[in-house]
Amino acid sequence: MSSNNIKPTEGEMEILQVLWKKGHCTVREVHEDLNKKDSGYTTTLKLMQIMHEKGMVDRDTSSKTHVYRALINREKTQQQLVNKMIDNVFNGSAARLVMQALGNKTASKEEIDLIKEYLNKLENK
Amino acid sequence: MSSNNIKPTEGEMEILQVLWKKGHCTVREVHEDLNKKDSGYTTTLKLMQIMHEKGMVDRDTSSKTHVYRALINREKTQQQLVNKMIDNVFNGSAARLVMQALGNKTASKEEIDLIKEYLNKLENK
DNA sequence: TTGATTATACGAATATGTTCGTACATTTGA
DNA sequence: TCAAATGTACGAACATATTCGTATAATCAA
Repeated sequence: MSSNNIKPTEGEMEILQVLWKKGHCTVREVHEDLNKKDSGYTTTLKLMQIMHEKGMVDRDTSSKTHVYRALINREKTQQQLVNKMIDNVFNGSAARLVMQALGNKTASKEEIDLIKEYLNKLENK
Repeated sequence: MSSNNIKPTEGEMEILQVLWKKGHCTVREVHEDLNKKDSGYTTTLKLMQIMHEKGMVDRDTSSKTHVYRALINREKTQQQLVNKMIDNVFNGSAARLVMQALGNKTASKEEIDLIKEYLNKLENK
């Protein structure tokens, strides 16, 4: 229950994506990976500082340029957000969420096959 | 593009759930269905008034007690929120979201069967 | 009829998230 | 060396969501 009852905001999620992908990052690296033309460097910096206060990320301050890494777990965080959405948007039905996600243009043929495979594995337990 | 580029907040979603379920509701009905002990009647009222301003709901004010109904479409709204989550939380992969949702305790055997059926229907197109 | 109940309207307080300006320190390169 | 570039810290402005208090009107019941 300790480290992981955190609900990242939208901005925080974007940063976490980068950290999860790259492992270790400076603020500048994150900012450039996001390349948002609509917000400045200090905005990203501030967000990451806040994330540090919240315990979402750790940072190495031994050199001038600090190096950040995610402290919260990717899968746990995703699970938490999915659960919240199932509850809040789909009245508790995971199946409904899944179908909505699949009925969606972003679900390609390959993805659907992946899911079938996964379902079979689930059933063999 | 007109009526449906709206992102309901968490509180608004809770109210929409009730409206979608029941069709027509007074503020009191919604408030009691939610039965949140942590917030008062006027809070629900205010939220619904704001939703009206935003065009999410319509209301019949012909009698003293107004009767509300959802104006935005359930599936479209769900789709929008799911798409957003796929993007924001799962790096664009619907399959990942689906698996995360299924690996979850709330996905029962029956739900999984439902999904398989749905997948088969999807493939026969 | 008239006091209690129930409703809406609305302003304001509070909380949270996002954005930026600016001060100041460190590093770099001409 | 010393000016430019790059970095952090931090306060403040701004936006949005949530919550409640209170005024006021309508309805109900004894």
